[in-house]
This record gives sequence, structure tokens and C-alpha cells, in this order.
Amino acid sequence: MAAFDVLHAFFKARVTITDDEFALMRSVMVPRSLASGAFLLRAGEIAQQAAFVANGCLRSYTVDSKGKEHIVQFAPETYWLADTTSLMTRAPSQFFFEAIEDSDLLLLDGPGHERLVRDVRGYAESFRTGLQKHAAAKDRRIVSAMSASAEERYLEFLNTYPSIVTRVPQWMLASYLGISPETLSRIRKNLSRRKPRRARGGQPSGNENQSR
Amino acid sequence: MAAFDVLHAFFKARVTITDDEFALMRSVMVPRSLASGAFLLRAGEIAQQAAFVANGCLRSYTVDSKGKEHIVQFAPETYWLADTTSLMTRAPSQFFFEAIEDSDLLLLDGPGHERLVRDVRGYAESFRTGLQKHAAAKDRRIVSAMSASAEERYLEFLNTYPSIVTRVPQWMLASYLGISPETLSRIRKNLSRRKPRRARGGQPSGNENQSR
DNA sequence: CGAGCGCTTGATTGAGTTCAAAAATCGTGG
DNA sequence: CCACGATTTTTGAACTCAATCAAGCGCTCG
Repeated sequence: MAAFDVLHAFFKARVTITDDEFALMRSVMVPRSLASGAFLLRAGEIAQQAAFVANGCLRSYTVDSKGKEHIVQFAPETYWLADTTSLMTRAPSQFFFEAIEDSDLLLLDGPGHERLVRDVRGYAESFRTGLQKHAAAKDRRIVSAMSASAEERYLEFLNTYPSIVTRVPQWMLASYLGISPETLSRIRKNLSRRKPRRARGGQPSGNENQSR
Repeated sequence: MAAFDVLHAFFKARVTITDDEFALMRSVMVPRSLASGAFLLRAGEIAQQAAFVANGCLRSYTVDSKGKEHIVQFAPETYWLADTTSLMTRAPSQFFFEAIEDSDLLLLDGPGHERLVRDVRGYAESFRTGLQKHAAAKDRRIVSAMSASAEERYLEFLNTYPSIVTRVPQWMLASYLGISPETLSRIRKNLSRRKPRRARGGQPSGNENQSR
């Protein structure tokens, strides 16, 4: 599906938006494609715009003082990705935004965002609720990182983002969960022993139980 | 200092605000005092308002599935405290907000907030930058929780919130850092051996260097 | 077709937890 | 102001989870 169609579907599913309003969005957002492995932003650069992921998937990560990568977020289709701190303060970013699949993005710079907040009611609304959900998710992740075991965190992730698990390499998942690839491999082995996997060619089981 | 004076100082230090605007804020925010140990919000209740802490200190915490407490945030004077999720969705909160010192608050309900966002330029501005800073702090805490050792996290906290360390009991600090009280005690012992503390009353003995 | 990358498996190690109990500190009533 | 009980904090010992180090295997992609 074309990038702007994904965007349109995204908003129609959440808020009411007129054709005029969408035309405005279309005029301020700039399409851009990234090949898998290409970067939208590197640490040290100053972020120029936020991105709506229409197709594909990106990851954002930091590199800590010991040179180790830590994945902060995955952003598959219909996710937004931005370093708002760098964007607003013009300070160098701490993050890398890298496409991990061939991806289509729609970019929105600071003035464009202001324009949409002012002139597109549904945008402002969706932006606000998005921030709020995002903040709540971060709180949960903090508590989970500090209190849950590696296996519990993996199972949580499985429940919360079932679609992502199948798309990203295991070592990225491990990085996101804050565990070593070896540990994740062992966790999966244990789980598949205890709760045996459905056979690999069989009927679609249909039970992707929805998270809340 | 009286609660509204603290609020006034808070805004004057960050944005420009007219007397009329501040009069409006005064009219929509409701003072409330909490004795140490009293709750502003309990898990299961629906949050009714955000709070500005003018004096004292609160903590917010959740209780996980195993019945263990996890402190999510400390809120000393000039901090804001709110469960925006519960506030906006009218869903039961996951959090407890408890005063850990006798505290003076100024409460702001949903409509009051909307009013201020609309009519007080500086409020909307400060609200937005506040959200942004808060989100960035959470990202840092996530990465830190996943990558740093207990000692590193403690030192980070010491640097970031030096004033809080002296005010809260150690077991609360441990809960915030996601480590056991015993571990925090041992960390402090090690640090004071390595980077000797000023002596408590007696002669400084000189050489504490009995390394392991 | 070979090299490298990702995943697995095993062995070892270490940071941090848990359990238990002593020592220090705090607050409250007499 | 002191004493007593209740929290906190400290200390010790055993144990656990997950990291690290080290091979080995199987793909794929160049």
C-alpha cells in the first residue's frame, strides 16, 4: 500500500479527519524510502524531523559508554519515530534510527508538525494520546526491566508485540530485552520444551490472543 | 513558602507569565495538604487530578504480580505528579501516590488543565517541554536499568538527584533502583571504603585501605 | 563455494538475591 | 529526657540467574 494510504488509514481508524485536512497533511509530509540497513539518523547528528513508518520496520538504539548497543524501540508500519529532545533543543541526538527492512517513511519537520497541531484537530488529538500511551508503556517497561526475570520479559514482549517477534533477528530482540543472545536462545529452548510448539506445517491455529 | 508562591516562582523561572494569567491559575488550582504517610491516590481508584508539589515529597509506586512494591518516581517540591492514563481514560490507576513527608500540593483537574493550556501560553509551553524532558529521562532510565550495574545506577542517581538521596530512607532508594536493600547497603559500604567519607566525629584515621 | 553471521550448546564465573540475625536509629509515651 | 518497641540498616552465608568465554553448526549471499 502506498505510504499516504497507510497514513490515511491510520488516522481514519482513530479520529475524524476531513479531506481538506488530509490534503494539508499530504502537503507537509515528505515521503522517503530507506533500504534495509540504511540510517535515518545517527548519534551526534541533530534530528530534523519525525517519521511515520508506512511500510517496513526501523529500530532505534543507543551505544552506551562501554560501546554496547541497546535497542530502545522497534518501529514497524504505523509507528512514529522521533527524537523529540534533539528536535526541540537542536542538541545532537543520542540515537541511531536504522531501517531493518526496506521501508517507506513520511517525514514531518518541526514547522510542519506545528502546522498540523494548529490546523488538524484530529492530528493534535492523536498526537497527544499517542504521547500518553507511549509514556505509560515506558513506565511499564521500567518496572518490568527492574523486577521481572529474563523469561518473564520475553513472554511479556511476545504478548505485547507478537507481530514483531517473527520479523526481527533474535539478537535484536535480546538487545531490546536487555539480555544476552545466548540467554534468549536458552529461554526459547526451555519454553519450547515445556510448552511444545505447534507443528510447523499444520493448520493455522488462529489463536494470536490479543493483548488488552 | 506558601504553595502558590512556590508555583509562581516555578513558572517565573521558566516562562513569562502575566499577573492575570497567574490569577487564573490560582483560581483553578486547589490547595491540599497531606501528612506524611497519607495517600493522594491508590491503585484501583480513578485519578481525578494532577498535583504540583509545593512543599514536601511524594513517592509513586506500583505493586507487581508477586506483591512487591516498585517505586516509579519521587516527587519533591516543584515536581508534578499525575497518572495521565487514568486521568484521560477514566480507567483505574495502577499507582499509589503517597506523601513521604508532610506536603503541600496544588491540585488541577482535567477541565482546569484544558483551561490553562488554552488560556495561559506559558503553561502550555512548560507542560509540553516538561513532557518531553520526562520522556527523555524515562528512556535513559530504561537503558540504564538494562545495561548498568547496581552500583552504576546508584552513582547515576546520586548525580542526578543529589537532594533526594538524603531525604528518603534507603529501602525506598533501593526500590527505585530496582535492587534489594541489602545490596544497596553493601554498595554504600564499598564506596565509602574506596572513596572515604569525612570522619564522623573522631580523628581521621588516615589509611582505610584494606582492599579485599 | 567459502566466509561470515546468527543461532545453539556447554562450562565457568560473578553480581545480586534471599534468608537469617545482629546492630543502629527513630519515634513515642511516660 | 529517657526507655522501649519498631523500623531500618548492616552483615554473613548460601544460592541463583544470567553474563561471559569458547566451540561448533547451518545458512545465505557475495
